[in-house]
Amino acid sequence: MTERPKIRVLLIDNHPLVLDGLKAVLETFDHIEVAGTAGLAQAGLEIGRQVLPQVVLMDINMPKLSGIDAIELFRNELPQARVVMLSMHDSREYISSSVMHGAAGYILKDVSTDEIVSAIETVAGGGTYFSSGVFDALMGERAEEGSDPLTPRERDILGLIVAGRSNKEIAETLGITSATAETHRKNLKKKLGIATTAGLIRYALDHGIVSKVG
Amino acid sequence: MTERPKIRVLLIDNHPLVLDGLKAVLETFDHIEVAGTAGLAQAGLEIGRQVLPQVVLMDINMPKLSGIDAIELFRNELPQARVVMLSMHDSREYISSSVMHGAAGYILKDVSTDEIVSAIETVAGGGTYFSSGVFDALMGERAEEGSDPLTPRERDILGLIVAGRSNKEIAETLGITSATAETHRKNLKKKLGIATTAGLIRYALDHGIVSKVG
DNA sequence: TCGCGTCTACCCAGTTCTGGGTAGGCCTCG
DNA sequence: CGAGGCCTACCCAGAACTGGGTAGACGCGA
Repeated sequence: MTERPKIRVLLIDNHPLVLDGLKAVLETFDHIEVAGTAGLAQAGLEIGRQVLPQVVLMDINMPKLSGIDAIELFRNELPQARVVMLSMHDSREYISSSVMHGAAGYILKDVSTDEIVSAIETVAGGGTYFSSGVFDALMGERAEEGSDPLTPRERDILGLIVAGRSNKEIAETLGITSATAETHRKNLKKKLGIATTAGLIRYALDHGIVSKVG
Repeated sequence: MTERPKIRVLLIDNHPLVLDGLKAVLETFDHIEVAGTAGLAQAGLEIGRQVLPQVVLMDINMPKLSGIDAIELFRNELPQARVVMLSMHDSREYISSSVMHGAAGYILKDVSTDEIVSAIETVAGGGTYFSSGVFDALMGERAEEGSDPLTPRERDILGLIVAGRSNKEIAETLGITSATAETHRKNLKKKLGIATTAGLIRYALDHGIVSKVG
């Protein structure tokens, strides 16, 4: 790799600790320049217009304007900038949302500094970067298309979850113990990469698992 | 009211305690005859075919086949029978579901015996009976049509609930405390007569509160 | 027959939600 | 100015969910 200008990076995260830490770490690398930092997506956009970063490292969870929504704004206003999402969560939902909104990368906050640097280098070079667990989630999603991977019993449980039943009610309805209902619920979440009940419900509605309560 | 045959009532409830208690109480009334009892909706249908009840008093929460789903079966197979739902819950969802499926009444399990007897008499006479809180819920629903009654802030919270955020995450996102997020969530449920997160999500999707996460 | 998937069931500790409250500050409308 | 709605925030105790496990029973297919 020939000597060339530093990679200009804009950091956006509403946790000052993360922001400062990241900045300090990244600045130990000669080929990376932290061109600006912001605590909110809107502020990040403002600063971005001034500093014209090549890479935007943005937290996915932020007050007012979520990182995911902000991706599109960045792509509209700063088309040369490539956006990498930073997230605590490896939920498939966040990941695929990010990708569909145009993120060039998605890395988990618990990865090593080296990996973050790699991500910055890669996306600055026009590539995309996804940390390992993230890649798995995307692969899983692709495999999922066409047929959903749920067992019949899991579909039963999912249907009842959508109907708003608690584990206990599900257990009663199906004639099993609530412990088993819990296990099924856990397996559903694990299998689908969805952490929340809300996500399960949307998954079910999207995939026609449930006919809709009438 | 002239002397006439007893009102034939079929009781369906998967809690033997409720079933027996109800039976014992109802049989102290001369003009009511408990023609049969069942612990499951299917069994209730079987027995119903034999005893031809005028009134079916059915629990709304039952294993295998929910009371709500069973209403239609009764209306198809035993059109002369009028179905009254018995429920622990005054949730608007249950109530309107019941009504839409053709229930002739909806009473809460915590009402007095007299009220249950009144309900039986009323529906046997061709009327409909809804216990007080239930009626409120239906009225509320009617008023709700056309415009939803949520404040802007409540819509914010609802949107985030649909996105699967916890109270804590909602609080972070909106820059409020989780206690406040909880309050909003509680108010939403109370206002909409929806007890579960699942119900809130379906409400939001139905009413276009949220654009859908993409 | 062995392995694998499925369904069932339980353990634990920690976190979150639930469903009752109360209450102060702000703004708007009459 | 007073009432009422809205947003905020907190109290509490009990219920429910979460996310790690492990494990037995059953059936199906290699």
